[in-house]
Amino acid sequence: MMRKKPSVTIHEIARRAGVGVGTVSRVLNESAQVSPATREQVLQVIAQVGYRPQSAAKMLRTRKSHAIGLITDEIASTPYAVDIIRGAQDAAWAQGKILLAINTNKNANVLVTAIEAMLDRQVEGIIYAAMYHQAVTLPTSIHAISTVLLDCYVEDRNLPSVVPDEVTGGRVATETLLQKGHRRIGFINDFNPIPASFGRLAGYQAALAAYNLPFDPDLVCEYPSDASGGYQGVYVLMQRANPPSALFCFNDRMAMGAYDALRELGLRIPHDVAVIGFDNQEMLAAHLRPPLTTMQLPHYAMGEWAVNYLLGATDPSVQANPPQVQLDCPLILRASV
Amino acid sequence: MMRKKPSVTIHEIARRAGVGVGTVSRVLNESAQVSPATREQVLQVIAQVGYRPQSAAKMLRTRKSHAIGLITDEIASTPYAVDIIRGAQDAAWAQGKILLAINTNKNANVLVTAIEAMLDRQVEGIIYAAMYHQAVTLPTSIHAISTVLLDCYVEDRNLPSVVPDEVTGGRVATETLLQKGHRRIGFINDFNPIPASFGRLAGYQAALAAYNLPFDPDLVCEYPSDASGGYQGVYVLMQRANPPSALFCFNDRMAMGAYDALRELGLRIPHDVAVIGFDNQEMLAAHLRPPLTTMQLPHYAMGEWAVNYLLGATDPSVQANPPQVQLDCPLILRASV
DNA sequence: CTGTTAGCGCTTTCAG
DNA sequence: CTGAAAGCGCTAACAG
Repeated sequence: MMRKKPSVTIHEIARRAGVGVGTVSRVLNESAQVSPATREQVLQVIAQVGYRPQSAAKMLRTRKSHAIGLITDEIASTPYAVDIIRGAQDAAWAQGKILLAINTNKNANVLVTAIEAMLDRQVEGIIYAAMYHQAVTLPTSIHAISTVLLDCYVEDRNLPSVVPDEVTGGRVATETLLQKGHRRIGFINDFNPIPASFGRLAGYQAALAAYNLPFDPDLVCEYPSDASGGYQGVYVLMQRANPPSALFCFNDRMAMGAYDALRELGLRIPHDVAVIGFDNQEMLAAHLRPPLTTMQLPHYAMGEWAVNYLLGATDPSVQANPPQVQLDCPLILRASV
Repeated sequence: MMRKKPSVTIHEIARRAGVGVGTVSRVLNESAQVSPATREQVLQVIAQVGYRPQSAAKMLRTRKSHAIGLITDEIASTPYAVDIIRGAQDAAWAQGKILLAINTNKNANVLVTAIEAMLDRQVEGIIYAAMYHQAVTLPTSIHAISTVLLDCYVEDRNLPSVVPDEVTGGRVATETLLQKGHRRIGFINDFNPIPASFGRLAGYQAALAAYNLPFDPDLVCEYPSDASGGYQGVYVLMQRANPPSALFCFNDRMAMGAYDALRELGLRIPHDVAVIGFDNQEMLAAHLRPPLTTMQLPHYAMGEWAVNYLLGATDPSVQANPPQVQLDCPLILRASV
């Protein structure tokens, strides 16, 4: 049917065009050092033969792979990964780079091998992306190349990192409720001790403080961060002596469970109780009834930031103090508040 | 802080080990042609120096990239992409291959360039993945390399393809309801004329036929495949003269909307009306109340199949008639039926 | 402007 | 078993 192309080389092109290989290389690389005439001539032959440069050879010579590695700790069932990949992909493509992707499935050995594979392939940098904001520890081999941590960080902060600004996110979420006039705001938090739960709680408290409202521990509870957790949270919080008129849920899944409980309790959203989530899982948030107001996690932006940083940060002075960037979580206003 | 490693070559390690470069290469490639003594000797030096082979050079020599390209038409907000990537990734990794990922964002020019980029990089094959089952048309340059179409196909079927078995999926979904004793089963279909809507409807009808039940057009309706579509569908179907006792929804999002409408109508699931979805969007299906029974789309399996096919199908005779594979959609039993 | 030449780092005969 | 040598396809001086 179709034969494997005999792999035309630059020499063949040169021969056919009656020029030297150097010239061909020059037109290939858009070097201005070529007369329009020969240039056209060569281009002609190239098109005719359907020549394609072989990146391996070029790479060997120039030592530039034009590739950047993306290592994910796990591609969870959450849709977060796609946004990270999209962001990284778009930014990479815009700069003529290609993405090498490896998923470690949280296996430490795979991680080590993955780093080696990328080193061997001379990637121009590695992005190590976690599926939720957390501290990580990486093999030392990672230091052989410029790396940026996405949605994670190392305890000693000696690697550049980009994560969501959980505190501000929590504050904005709470303030959104405050601005609607709510003064008793419940917070159904994740019970896991992670940056997201700490940060959002801190933001919640900061918002209260900004409004000169006391922090009432009776208004916050902690559960597993899924629908059932949100469901339980509502029953607990709404049964307090002085129940909240608004609910800040740690994430959209919990908000989904909260919706169910609220409905069972005969409470309407947002009329009786306003609710705001976190994460903006489109699939969920936009389709709940009523559509859920929530905070968007900046996955796309983090992916973008990571490759741009990698491609720009060649300045060794920067490495002395790796940036620890926090990106904003935009408020997505819908009908639940 | 950390210097760029001077890039040790095979020559350097040959010198240090007091052997020829050929020997080093041989131990690197596990060639049996080396005496255990020298072998050990060389390995020692390699470990000591922290030598890493340079894949570009090896690639240039051997013409094997050990890479396979994954082109996605768009990484939608659906979580499907992650499963495809995971499946492909796991299969590739198992065979020592690495994934090159490019997302075209549905841009035809990007697609052409993407294919070229992968060709230049000598990938061993390309997977072109769509985000939902559909017919596609690809640039002819794709024929320069072995390709497999994932969740899509070309009209003339001259490229291998792997897609979900929509018909069987629709049939199993319907039979699941039939087996529960339901005899009037509503089908809320997607109003888009796509393989999924045609196939699932065909499956629905086949199941009815197998039970000797007449096909009643009054029992099927078509809407946009989101929550609001499912919501509308319920109102329409349940108001018919002889309403259904079970609902087969085109997808989980529609089922989610159906839940809301059913609840408004005071109908309990599955007691009053059973409902089954399609897609198994974990995030949704598992967390609805009650958890939704649904059919799983085989994204992971398709990703796996695609790379395994690519890595195995070098036989030119196969290319004469490219396989058009359909993978099963497993039934995910939960509490809604 | 353009041809020639010397490798990039690695594998693979080809002789020992 | 193991050196030596010849490139893989391309770029980057270096002379014209």
